[in-house]
Amino acid sequence: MIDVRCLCLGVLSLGEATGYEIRKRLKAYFGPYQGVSYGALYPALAKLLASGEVVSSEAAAASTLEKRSYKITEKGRESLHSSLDTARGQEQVRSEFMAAMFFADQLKKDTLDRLIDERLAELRGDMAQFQGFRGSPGTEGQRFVSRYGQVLCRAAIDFLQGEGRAIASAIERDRQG
Amino acid sequence: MIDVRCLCLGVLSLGEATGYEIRKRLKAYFGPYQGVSYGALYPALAKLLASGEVVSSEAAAASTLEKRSYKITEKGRESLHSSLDTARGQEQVRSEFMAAMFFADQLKKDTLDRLIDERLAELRGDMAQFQGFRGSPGTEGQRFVSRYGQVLCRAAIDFLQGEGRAIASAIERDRQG
DNA sequence: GTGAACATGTAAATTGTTACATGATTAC
DNA sequence: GTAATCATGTAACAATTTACATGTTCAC
Repeated sequence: MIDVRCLCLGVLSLGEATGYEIRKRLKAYFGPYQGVSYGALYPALAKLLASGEVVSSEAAAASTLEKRSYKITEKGRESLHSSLDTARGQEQVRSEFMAAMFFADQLKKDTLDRLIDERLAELRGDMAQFQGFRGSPGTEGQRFVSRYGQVLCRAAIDFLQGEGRAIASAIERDRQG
Repeated sequence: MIDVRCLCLGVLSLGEATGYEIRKRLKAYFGPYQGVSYGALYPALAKLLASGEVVSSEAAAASTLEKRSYKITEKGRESLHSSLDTARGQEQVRSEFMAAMFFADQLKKDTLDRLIDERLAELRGDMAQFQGFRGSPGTEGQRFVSRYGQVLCRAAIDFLQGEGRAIASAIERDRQG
């Protein structure tokens, strides 16, 4: 299973980073496909530290609010690989967009248009993000995710601009006719 | 915001149903894009009943374990429409697949192949589900979701079968070379 | 000097899943 | 009669988000 701890280990396997940087990198790597809030991130890092899967620059003492850089340990690397090996090819989607569009016939025209515009705006943003780290050297795995993300965004954008918009128009016509 | 309560109201806006049926219909309509467990569903229905947004066949008394059919009220319909009007064009994805593939270079060959196979199997299942209710009469909104789902599945399947598989092979070659 | 971005962390509240407990109905 | 599917619900548990509290560093 890939959980927050595993994601942290994954990011750290590519180089040391602070908690703040881990979050930023996750965003850059996965765009909308994996997000963590600080409320999930820091407790996860604390556990990893306690179990010896990572070490921190300001290890002992040096209480709170001190910038601390985390580094993965050999134990952490083993733990990461064992998590990765048990990972499943799953994807959980919770689409507010789809849920709302399903009831498109009960939607106001403004809302219908706004929903499609919002989705398109987000998709274009995601697209840019995935293209962004395509250039950097990176691993084949990174390239895979970047391309996969772009392909999915592209498909969604094309659909919404073409057929999707047409269906929205059809609903309009039905309502008036 | 589209939450469990709103989804229930949405399903009930198309006809009355039991809790069990609501869950099944959500699955049929949205495939993997919206799921609810009974532990979330029944408490939500209880709240809707208490607030008068739905009524149940065995309204009063008739304690537990009695089959009860839920029907949306006028108040429920208003509530649904106001929820739909404030819906955002968002999509939250939590992709274990992408997270694992990102670290593909650190993956065993078996795992890499398995991940892609699993993802393909799921996508084909989703595809079949979306195609399934395409035939039924349904609303334009239903048609939209069905088509959108199919387009996204198709894009993902094509990518994984072609370029995706190729990248996986490239990783193999790199490791040996 | 001031606003933006960097940086860490906690606690309450929300939310949902999983497992459990129970029983009816239908098809073989 | 028995297995599968239909059917309702609760309670413990897990996970995460949101809001809060605090402070630093850097560019303009």
